[in-house]
Amino acid sequence: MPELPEVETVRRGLTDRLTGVVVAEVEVRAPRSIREHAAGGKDFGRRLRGLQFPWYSRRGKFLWVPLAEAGESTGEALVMHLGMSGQALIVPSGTAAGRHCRVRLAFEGHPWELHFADQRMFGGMMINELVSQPDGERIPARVEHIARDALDPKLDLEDVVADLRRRSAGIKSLLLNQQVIAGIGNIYADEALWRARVHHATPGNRMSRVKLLELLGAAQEVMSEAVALGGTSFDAQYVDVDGVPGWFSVELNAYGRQGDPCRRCGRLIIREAFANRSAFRCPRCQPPRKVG
DNA sequence: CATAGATCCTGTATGC
DNA sequence: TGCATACAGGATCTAT
Repeated sequence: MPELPEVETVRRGLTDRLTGVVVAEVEVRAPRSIREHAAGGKDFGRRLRGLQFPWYSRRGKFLWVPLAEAGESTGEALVMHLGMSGQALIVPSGTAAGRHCRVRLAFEGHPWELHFADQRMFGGMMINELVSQPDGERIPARVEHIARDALDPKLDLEDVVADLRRRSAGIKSLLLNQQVIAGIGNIYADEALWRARVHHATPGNRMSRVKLLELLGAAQEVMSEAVALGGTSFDAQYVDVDGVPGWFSVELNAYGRQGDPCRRCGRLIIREAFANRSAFRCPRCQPPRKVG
């Protein structure tokens, strides 16, 4: 569910409210939510207890906090992915676990605790070693295969364009491919395509460099605007760390607007099947690419 | 290697 | 009301 702007909103909330805390207690209510930890939920908690959360990082939809002990990095991080329905909720200490609370973290001498809630359980947490990148950054090993973040200042748009122009897949599939550019999901892909007036099935290798730069610029623009509004809450699933929905849904031009008039030309937005989900577009502004 | 499709899971909305 | 079906913001594995 959450895409870059929603995960970034969560990251900022964690930074504001849970920087420097030391883990006191961990309760794993759903072992499935702990990924790649053969030793089990109890061991997961034991490994975290006493460790400090100095700051929060993100790449695409992956969020992590490096782990520290007495001010020194342990060389590992706690990695979190919200999947389709994950929530990182900061609640007063002692708050009863909600129906979908899968993991609970309490902190030493701190009046707030962190509840990881996840209805569909496609999300999860794991402890993962940090590895150095060529540019000097240290990121979790399980995030290494993810491309640079769409809003990372170090992102080289020309590199991304060159990659896109080498591929035959439809442009929306490519935008959603986190190994090409990280952070774009189904909502913001459709919004970027609407802004740049591009049909989702246009093969990457049939698009011009200029058009691709325009499309990537639109994606960055729409996600930046969404971050400023705390993300998109299309239904009750996405909320920030305080359980508050984001306001970007009122700004959506394509996603979820089937049957509503295009805000540019008035034609009705349509919904089409796309990769086990949906693609929304304006039939006039975003016509299929002509063959031949 | 690149791509398309199936799959993991729970909950809600819709239609008959 | 009951039941069946479709659909939901994602990542990953498999088959081709």
